[in-house]
Parts: sequence; C-alpha cells; structure tokens
Amino acid sequence: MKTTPADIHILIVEDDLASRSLLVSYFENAGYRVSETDNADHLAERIDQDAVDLVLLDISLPGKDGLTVTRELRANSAVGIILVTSKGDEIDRIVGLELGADDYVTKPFNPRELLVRAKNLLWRMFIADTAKRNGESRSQMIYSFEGWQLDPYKRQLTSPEGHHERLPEGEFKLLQTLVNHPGQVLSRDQLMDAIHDREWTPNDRSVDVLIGRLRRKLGDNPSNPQLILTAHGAGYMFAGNTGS
Amino acid sequence: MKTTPADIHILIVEDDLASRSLLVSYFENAGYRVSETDNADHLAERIDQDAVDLVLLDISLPGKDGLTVTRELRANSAVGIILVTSKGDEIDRIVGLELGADDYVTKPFNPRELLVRAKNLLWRMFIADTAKRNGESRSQMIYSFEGWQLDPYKRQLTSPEGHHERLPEGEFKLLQTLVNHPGQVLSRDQLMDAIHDREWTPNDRSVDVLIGRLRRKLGDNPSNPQLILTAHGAGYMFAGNTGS
DNA sequence: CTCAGATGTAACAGAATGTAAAAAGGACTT
DNA sequence: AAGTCCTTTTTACATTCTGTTACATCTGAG
Repeated sequence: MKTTPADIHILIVEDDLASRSLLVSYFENAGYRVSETDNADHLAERIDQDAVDLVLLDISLPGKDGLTVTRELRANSAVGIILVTSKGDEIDRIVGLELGADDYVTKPFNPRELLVRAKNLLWRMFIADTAKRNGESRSQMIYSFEGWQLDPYKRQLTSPEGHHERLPEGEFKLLQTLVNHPGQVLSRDQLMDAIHDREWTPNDRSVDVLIGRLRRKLGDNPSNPQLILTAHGAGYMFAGNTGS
Repeated sequence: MKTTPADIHILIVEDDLASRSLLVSYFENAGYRVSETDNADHLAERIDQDAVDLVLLDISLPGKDGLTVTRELRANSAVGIILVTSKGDEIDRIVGLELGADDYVTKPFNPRELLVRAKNLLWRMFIADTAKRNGESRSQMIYSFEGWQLDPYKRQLTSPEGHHERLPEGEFKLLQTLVNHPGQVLSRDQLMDAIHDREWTPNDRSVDVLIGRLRRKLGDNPSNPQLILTAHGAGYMFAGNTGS
C-alpha cells in the first residue's frame, strides 16, 4: 500500500462521458494516477493487472448489474470500492455496502465530497494494511511522540502522565496530519484541506486558532514551542520525535 | 451452484394471484427461470425434482402452516428460502429464521427490494457452496465487539455480563450498520438510508436520538464515548474492536 | 530600528450535537 | 372504536464545537 497520491491508481467506471471526464480531471488534479472505462467488462482482471487501488463504480451501468460487479470484485480482491448511485436507489446503496462496497456517493454529488471520501477510504485501507502486516489489531495502531500518544481509532490523546482526552474533530485531524508529516512545513492551505472540505482564504484564521488550541492541550509554550513550530509566512511544522 | 440468472430456478409459493403474478413477472424480467404454485403440497419433492435453487414462500398459506413447511424444507434440502410475511408477524418472522429460512421480507414489500435480497442470498449460497460449508453459517452472522454480541436474527444485544436485550428495529439497524463499518465515519444521510427509506433533512434529529439511545444501552458515556464516536459536522463512527 | 504584515489568542456568535419529554404512529387487544 | 403498549419522530433546551473578530504581540525586510 502506498501513501503518496502519485503512487495510487484509481479506476473510474462510468458510462456517461461528462461525468467521467469530470471525475478524471478532478482526481488527476488531486495528484492521483487515474484510468477510466465506460464498461465493466473483465473488470476484475483489469484491476488485477493494472494494480488498481480504488474503483469508482457507477452502479447503473448499461447491461451489467452494478451489484453483481461489486460482488465479483470483492470476492477476489481487496480493492477499494466506492459506488456512485442515483437518488432513488436506496436499496442498492444499502445492499451494495452489505456486499462489500466500502462507501458510496449519491448523484448528483459534490466532487469535493467524493474526493474526501476517497481519501478517507485510502487511509482506512492503509491502516488496515499496516495493521495486518504487523499482526496488530486496529486499535494498536497508535502515534506516539515525546511521551504523548494519539489513538487515531478512538481519536483520543493521552498525555505523558497518562491523562486521556478526546479531541474534537478539527483538532484531531489537524494533529494527525501534522504528526503524519514530521519535519515538514505544511501550509495553511494543506492543513485546511486535511481538516475540511473547504477553501482557504487569506484572512482565514481558523487554522491558527486550532493550532493554538492544540498547543495548549499539548502544553506547548507558543513563544518557544517544542512540538508544533511556526514557519513564519509559510505554515506550521511538527517537530516531535515520533516513535518515542 | 450457478451464477448466471438463466441457470437459476426460482419457485414462488403464494396463494394470492395478484402478488404471485407480480413476483413471477418481476423475476422473469430479471432473467431467472421461474416456476409458481399456490400451495405447499409435496413442496420438498417438487423442489428436489425440479432442481429449485430458491423458494419465495408466503408464510400465511391457507391450510398449511408456513413455519412447518420451512422446517420440512430445511430438514432435507439446502435450498434458499425467503419468507414473505405480513406486517404483524414479528414472532413468526423470527421463529421462521430460527427454523432455517435464510431471509424474509414483509408485506407490502418493494419488488425491487425482494429482488435484491434474492440476489444477495443466491450470492451467499454460492460463496458458502464454494467455501465447502465449513463451520455453521448461523453463528458467523453474530456480530461481536468488546465483549458485546449482536444477534441479527433475534435483534438481540447481549452485554459482556451476559444480559440480553431486544433492540427495536431502528436501533438495531443503526448499530448493525455502524458495526459493519468500523473506523468509518458514516454521514447521517447514510445512516438514514440504512435505517429506512427516507430522506434526511438538515433539521432531522432522529438519527441523533437513536445514537443517544444506543449509547445508553451500550453504557457509552457521550462525553467520552468509546464505541460510537461523534464526528462533528460529518456523522458518527464505530470505534469498537470487532471480533472480540 | 521601524513598520507592515503575520501570528497568538480571548471572546463571542452561530452551528451542531446530546437528550429529555411530548407528540405521533402502528399494531394488537378489549 | 377506544385503549394499551411499543417505537419513532419532533420539539425544546442545554451543551459543545467551530469559525470570526478584535486586538496584542511578534517577525523580518528594508
């Protein structure tokens, strides 16, 4: 399993040209390697051959039943499957999930939302993969730095003294993103992207506020921060020693 | 076991002509080979002779008790059985499943839903068949997490201390959906889909109320939940360790 | 050193969530 | 029918979270 977008191969199965092009360009802009097709013939083989990591599957393809396709894929492969369904297909959606799809979006969908779901799924696949590799259960996949521990599964922060605290959604995602890129300056743009499905405008201070809240919870003195450093004019950087 | 619709033989046992015709045409349109009957006489023999793969059985046939029929069928055959029950027969429904039926639908049902359930069951049968039927299928369908157990047939929740409790339909489906997707944030939209066919409007709090009831029954402190986490602005997520 | 722009943060307002309790269904019973 | 029991949905209000604003402080180019 890969972690950088360029290494991740996404296959878009959609018969409508307009929708397909939209999706392709959207995911290409996000940096992924994208393939496309307008039919589900020999899908399993193609996925296997081309080392596809994630499939976006329009469930109402002409000729073939999307649910059957889902089954066939899941039966032989651990590929990520996101179904694209129409407004009225509640049952298909539910059964689709039961049959092994990982997620779905409903047409008409917001491309941003789809991208977020795709990222989330890829992340879950990555976690599951590494956990499996190490023979661990999911909950043991824990970030640790400077005596602190961050449990991404329960979204809980544990201090060196052993005090547990549940982090709010935004703070958790921000800290997770920082910890995932130690020693790397992340722009507010990037951080905003990781936290939310939202644009960043030059006067937006919400990232700064979240950073402040995190620093306080981490006991990090802002005038001499040890964990979350400020890169003036650029963004923020996590400087803790991971794995300690 | 076959995989293409034309090879699959479905028998519809239903005394009401209108319902029966509807079902027959619906499944024929889906490409299956369909037979029909208005009584359950010599059902086992007929199924055996005609190589029936799946039976849709109206539980309230005149003369014969659908439950008895179910037991007889299951005793001698691995045929797929989907019960068609009336609205009020909750007890019959559960007993039917315990006697060996594979699934049920409630009248008045959506033909589409029945078709999807039938496909789903045929697929499960195919899987079970190829997997050589090792281990009983029933116990594998029990969800377990953190000492809790959830029995989908009885809709029963068992605490780590062994205390049983029947869950209402909505709470059960919600919990089942969450448990089926551990670590994944599910939007209220998705959860609403899973509970029943209904749109979610921004001011709809019914999902939240159900979540609250589940948390109380699971002993999950909402201000520091361990099992059902809140993803502010996004939805809810199950964070228990499944399979333990 | 100065100063414009960038960052830190308290405080507030608006939005989202938790939840008790009332209202509204639904199905069975009398 | 009316009543009862169970479940679901709505309502209302308390609580929590998030983003904005305002102002204090800091940084670094010049």
